[in-house]
Amino acid sequence: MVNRTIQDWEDAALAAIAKDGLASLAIPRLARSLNVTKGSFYWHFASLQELIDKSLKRWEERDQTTLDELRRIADPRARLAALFEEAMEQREAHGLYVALSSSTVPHAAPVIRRISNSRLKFLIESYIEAGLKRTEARSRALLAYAAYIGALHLRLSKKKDTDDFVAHALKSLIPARGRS
Amino acid sequence: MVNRTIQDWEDAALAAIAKDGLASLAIPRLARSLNVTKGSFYWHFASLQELIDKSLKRWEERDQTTLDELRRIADPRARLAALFEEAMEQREAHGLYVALSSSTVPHAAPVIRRISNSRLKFLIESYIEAGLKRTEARSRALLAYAAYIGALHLRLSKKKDTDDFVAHALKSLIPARGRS
DNA sequence: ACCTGAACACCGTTCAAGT
DNA sequence: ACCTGAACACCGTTCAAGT
Repeated sequence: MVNRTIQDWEDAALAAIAKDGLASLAIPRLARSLNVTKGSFYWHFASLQELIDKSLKRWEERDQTTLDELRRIADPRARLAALFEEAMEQREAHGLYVALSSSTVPHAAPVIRRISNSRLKFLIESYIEAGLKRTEARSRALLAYAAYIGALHLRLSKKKDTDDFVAHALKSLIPARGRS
Repeated sequence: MVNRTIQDWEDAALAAIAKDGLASLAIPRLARSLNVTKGSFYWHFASLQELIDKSLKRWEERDQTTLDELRRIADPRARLAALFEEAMEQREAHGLYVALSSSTVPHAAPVIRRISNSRLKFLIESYIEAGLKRTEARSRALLAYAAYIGALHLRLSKKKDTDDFVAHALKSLIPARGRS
């Protein structure tokens, strides 16, 4: 079998974190899943922390890509609706956010903060485009983002609850059609 | 010095989790902070898991007490406002929720679910008392609770953001005075 | 260039032995 | 009844040695 690459280790790490949480991230386990010994790990990375750092970076880039794709939607109301739907539908992909947001791993906090700020900015800009004043847009964005994070953590189990949540969020958090 | 009690170990564990996260919970560290050796731990508990279980139970009881106190507020709108304020003000005490809600520790999920259900029920009942229909009360409670959880995770750092958040949540998530 | 295998410190758990 | 101290398996990290 061909040798393992840095990306192989990162992918295995992100998959393990999203699936079983950060605590499950063990070098011997990762090594076994890649059919090498744990000693091999230290040729690619200086430490477990470095693996985590690089995996976090990769995750951050993926989030940027998602937002950039959503930004292609011209109508701000439709864009907000698409963001809310994405938040509810891609719940598996958001396992990473849930697993890392409360972690005390060094360097996780800044990444979480950057992703939060990036998504908040996305919301504020969309609300302003939709006709809200800056302060009102900011307040509503905070509320909407908190609801978004909270919904991820709630892992709404019943499909009906999820549908209710999205419907209600769309209604009460997306402004009425342009008042301009 | 007198011998350690089960409660001493539980208190030390909850404090450690709230302060540095679940990963920091190590028996030797706890033992040192209590001035005993780690071997002593196993006279009180069968395993680390049992310590966690008992600590979770204790935490759950504390949450019930908080809700019961809030229930003494007769006016549902004032009660909802008090809950939202408590969520924002007691952020330190909620470090436990943040630290545990995304954990994959066995037995943590059921406790989180019971606490969530308990708080959701509290919200739904308050909204119904405030004049909303059952389905509308349920949808709004879901949104409000998601915002509540999300706000905890966001750890809104700036005081102004927190104030904005509470003001806006109160305005958009608490129904207008009784329509009956 | 990439991997193995042995070594060491640390944590979870057990248990015989102390008081 | 409560605690100590040694023991063992497992993980993070290092490093000399292999190919």
